[in-house]
Amino acid sequence: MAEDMRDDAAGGTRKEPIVRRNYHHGSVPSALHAAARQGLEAGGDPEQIGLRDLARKIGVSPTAAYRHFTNKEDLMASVAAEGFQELTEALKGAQHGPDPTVDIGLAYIEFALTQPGLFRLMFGPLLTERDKHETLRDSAAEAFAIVERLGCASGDSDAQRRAKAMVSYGALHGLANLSLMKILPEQEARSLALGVLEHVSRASQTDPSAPLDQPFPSDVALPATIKLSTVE
Amino acid sequence: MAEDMRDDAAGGTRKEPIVRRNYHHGSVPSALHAAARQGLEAGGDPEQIGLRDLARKIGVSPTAAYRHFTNKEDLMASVAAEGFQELTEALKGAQHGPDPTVDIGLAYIEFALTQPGLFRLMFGPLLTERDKHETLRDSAAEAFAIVERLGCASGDSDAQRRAKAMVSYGALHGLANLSLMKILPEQEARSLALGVLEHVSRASQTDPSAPLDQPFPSDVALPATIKLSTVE
DNA sequence: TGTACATCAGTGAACGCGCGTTCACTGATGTAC
DNA sequence: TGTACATCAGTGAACGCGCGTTCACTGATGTAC
Repeated sequence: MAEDMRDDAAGGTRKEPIVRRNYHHGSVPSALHAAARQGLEAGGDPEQIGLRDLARKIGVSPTAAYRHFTNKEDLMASVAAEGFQELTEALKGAQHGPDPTVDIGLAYIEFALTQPGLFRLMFGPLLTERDKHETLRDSAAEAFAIVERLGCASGDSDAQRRAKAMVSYGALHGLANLSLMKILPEQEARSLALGVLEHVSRASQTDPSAPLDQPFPSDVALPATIKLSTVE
Repeated sequence: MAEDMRDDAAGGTRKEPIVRRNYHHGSVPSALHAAARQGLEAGGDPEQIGLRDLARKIGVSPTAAYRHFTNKEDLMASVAAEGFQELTEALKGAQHGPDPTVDIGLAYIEFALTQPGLFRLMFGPLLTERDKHETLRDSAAEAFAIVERLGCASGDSDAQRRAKAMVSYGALHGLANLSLMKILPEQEARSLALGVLEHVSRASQTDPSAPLDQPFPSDVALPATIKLSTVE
């Protein structure tokens, strides 16, 4: 390809080695998404990702982004929405065992641990203002609808189901976050989540509203060295 | 006070109504802290708070901040550290009842709900890199040391205690965050947290390692209308 | 099969902005004698 | 009690930067006839 050699005759001092693929890039939105997600997983702050920088990375002028997104917030919201769609797929796809609560819960934790940057974006300030972004709101709602099934048992009342789901979800979400903040090692977060999920699941599989007669998950597998308060 | 009138004689076009209190402000660090915390609680993004803006708000030149903090990150880290010190005090101060687990846990939730901006700063990116900020690291460790006492029972092994504490903490932290993200109403987060805490506490007060024979907290008080997935 | 033309998807220059930080400085404070 | 002087805590101007966004534009694409 002679792209790098273009307009040698022009003789202008070129500022940057522009490697524009084709005039019609053809996939600016998905390329921006990909670049954003790469930036997210490179660590650091989701808010710090810049539209100009993303455009630069995919070899396109900053203005090009505005053909496809109304502004930066819209772009990031659509990345987050994509994240929720993938989360939904992950949660749905995980339900192959006899115990949906455990399957869903572990899939949630795994999503958070394997895509921490995306996860942080999804649950960042954008989500709090999700009513401004239709597809983000909808895709988030779809994921939450699955989460609502945690610990669900047919004999429970709506309120009971809701409580079990939200307590389970709270624990999952909290453990995931503690791990992302390096307060818990990943393996410990997984173990504890499994313990909670099995605990809740057992409570639902027997007579749902009956007292629990199963041990509290205090004997889950732990890493060899327990570090208090801080993880290196 | 004639401060607003100063140098009328100079006749220069003043750009801003400078209301400098005294040349030696005397409390720049605490004033910056206060301004930062005000900004935090005004909602929005902790990262969006600017050093120049804080200086402006307390009527001091941006440079003045550098007499007291090495840079912006240091300033924000010290705000976060102050937050952890206050969290520690709150957790300590709450332990007046017979059930420290419940007291500590509810105090944690309350701290998060009443100071959401500060809470978000404390558990933001700064915390993940807390080894860079000595006092932040230390004050955070002090708070975590109290959190470690959640569900603690003398008969438990270290691993059991750790597991109970971290599961409780995960649930608390998760419920608090779900509420801050408007996925759970505040009252529901409080109710569910109380349920979890009592559940854990009962498990620890009887023979700690024995199976639970108490009902799972599925009957906690709920708001009249249960909204699935989203809170308006 | 060829041509006119509307539409689409990009360009590059420019805008104003506010930021974090550095610099040389100066007024105020406090201490030693 | 008064004076010299080091130190402290502020100033204001300037730096370079990268950002999000707007503008008028142009090359490429596809469709109607």
